[in-house]
Amino acid sequence: MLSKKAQYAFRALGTLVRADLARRSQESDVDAAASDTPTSITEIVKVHPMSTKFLETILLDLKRGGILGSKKGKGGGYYLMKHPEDTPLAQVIRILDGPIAPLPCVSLHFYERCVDCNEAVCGLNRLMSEVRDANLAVLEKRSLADLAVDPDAPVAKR
Amino acid sequence: MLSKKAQYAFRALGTLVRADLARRSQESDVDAAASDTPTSITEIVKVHPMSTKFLETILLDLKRGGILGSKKGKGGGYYLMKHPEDTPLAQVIRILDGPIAPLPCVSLHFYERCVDCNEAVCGLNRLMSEVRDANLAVLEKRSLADLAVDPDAPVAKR
DNA sequence: CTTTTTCCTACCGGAATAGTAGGAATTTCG
DNA sequence: CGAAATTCCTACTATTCCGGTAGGAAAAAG
Repeated sequence: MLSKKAQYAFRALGTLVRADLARRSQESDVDAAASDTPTSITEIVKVHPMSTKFLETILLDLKRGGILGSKKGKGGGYYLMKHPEDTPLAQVIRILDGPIAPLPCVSLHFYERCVDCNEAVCGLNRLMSEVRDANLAVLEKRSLADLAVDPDAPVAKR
Repeated sequence: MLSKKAQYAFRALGTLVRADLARRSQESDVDAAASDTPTSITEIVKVHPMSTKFLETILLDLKRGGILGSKKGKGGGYYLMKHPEDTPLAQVIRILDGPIAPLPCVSLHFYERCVDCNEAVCGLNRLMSEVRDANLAVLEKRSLADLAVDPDAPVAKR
């Protein structure tokens, strides 16, 4: 199960993605940088009611993880560092919840040897590797872009 | 990540499956029931070093979950209630760790409505359903039988 | 009637989760 | 410049969960 942190992160990222797409559709300024129109924590909380302070720590994590950039001071806030399609969901989960694999001994990014078990012949190891791969097939393919289904827009362009 | 409980459960189930297969290969008595040759906690701990008391609670859970049967008293112990192929790994995990789904709102067996979110249009809901399905594709297909790779037998029949 | 086993209830310490508090640093704008 | 708005940082806290322990009751075998 995803932690609250990860859940809130995905909600917040949803609105950041929408802001990103909105900015890109403004053809007026071709050189517009994401950092020109950041979204503040306050704005995000307005859309998704949650503890401001808690969201703060989450966005900081995402920043340290390289997913978000930020701008301080008045008019500041957070913005995506890359195109939404270029940040897979797996990356978000790893930053906030750690390993995706069901066992440390089959984790790609957080590997730890398991005691009392020969991995080469361990049946569980083999099966859980399968589970991990099934997960990653989805979580590495799906990206932030897939989060941004606009809930209030059955019709395009509102 | 699987809890220690689930990990220990799989180890213990591994030896119970081997015991089950060994019994079945004894053609001598066709009507031999699994309850005739149960495996005691003490025996399991001999194979997989762990806290006896802790394993006790785990096996009790598996019994209440319908996976194991037991026999009390001298010569007693635990045994599988069904053929190993008929107990999917998903069932074991649900008993010991609860939901397999990454979010309560996409869980089949432990569903809980999520607040502040319209499931019909929630992007995260849709994506996490995909993850759940990917997991279940493996965990419902794979069974206890797949655990019983004999670690010491590169050659068949020893 | 003793031994061996499962079964039951309760407890317990440490770690992780889900936050909270308070302020420092930076930027914008009047 | 100075005030307001924002991110950034460190530390603290309350509750829950995880992993495990303790002690004995109940049942079965011999």
